[in-house]
Amino acid sequence: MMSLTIGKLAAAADVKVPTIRFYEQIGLLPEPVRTVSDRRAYDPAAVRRLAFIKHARQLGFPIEAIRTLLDLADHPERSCEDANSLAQEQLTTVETKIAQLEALRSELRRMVAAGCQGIAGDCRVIETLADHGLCGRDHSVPGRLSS
Amino acid sequence: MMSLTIGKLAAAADVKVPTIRFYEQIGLLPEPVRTVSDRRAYDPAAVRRLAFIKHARQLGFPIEAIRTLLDLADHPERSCEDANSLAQEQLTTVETKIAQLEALRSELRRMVAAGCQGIAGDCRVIETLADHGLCGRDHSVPGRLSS
DNA sequence: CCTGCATCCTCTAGTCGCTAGAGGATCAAG
DNA sequence: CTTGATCCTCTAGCGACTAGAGGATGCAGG
Repeated sequence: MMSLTIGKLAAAADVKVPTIRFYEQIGLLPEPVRTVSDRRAYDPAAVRRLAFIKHARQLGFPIEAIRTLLDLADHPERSCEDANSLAQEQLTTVETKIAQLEALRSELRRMVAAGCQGIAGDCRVIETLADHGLCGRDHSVPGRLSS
Repeated sequence: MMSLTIGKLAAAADVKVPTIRFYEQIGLLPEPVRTVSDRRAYDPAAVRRLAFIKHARQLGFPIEAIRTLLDLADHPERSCEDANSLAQEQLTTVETKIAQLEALRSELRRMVAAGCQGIAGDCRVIETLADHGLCGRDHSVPGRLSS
């Protein structure tokens, strides 16, 4: 019965302690056994599950998608259709976001390049913000990438 | 005394009505005059101010930065140093984020390309998520772009 | 054995930038 | 005069945590 404290688990998966409690609360991680003094005692498998979650989060998958993905990982006999489509969806999301950010980047570059040293009244940054007509109109902020 | 209702203002700046009330609440927009029946009555200048805010938000500037930027726009005699550095900062943020997303994109592409038709047990998507060692280790999700 | 500090526990509230909805008043067109 | 759109305030919710209060426990050194 080699079990881990929440702190050890956190260190092992490089995740913060409160995050683990949070994942438990929302049902991504199962409730672990408790010691007599009510501390969480994890078995080593928890490290892999948590690492899975962490990796998926790093890739930007939303929690709900991760729930599905974990479920699939827990039931290897099911069809992996969902996993494929979630990955495809996430790829599309990321690609869209990159495109939008590239548009922002180019306008910001123009603003910064035109940067001024004087007073706000003559500032190109302020001016650009004040008049959208001054710039390529095709940017808009990406929706959040689930993070 | 050509004044606008909140709805007209919203339409004019292409922003939602509750968003305007929200901006007022946090002090980005000044409290407008009220009619006898307690409705907000905006003067046309409000459209420009709101458009300024909208544009800055589209570029990903956080509210606090916009506060500074608006302040500068209101006081054209001040130095625009802050505007320049905020823009530079924002550019850096966006560039960092693009780089991170590009790393995500390439891993997601690999996952999707290896996509499987079978059961979850053999699924490369699941497998990749389970074992971070299988992929280039250099991605991590961008912090939010104040979006 | 004792001290002291690290770690653990639960709970609540805060982050960011809105968005949604309840419950009600008012306006404008037909 | 009625109907439906718009307005008002207020509260709560989103996602994915993060921070902090206030207290209990565990562990290592002296």
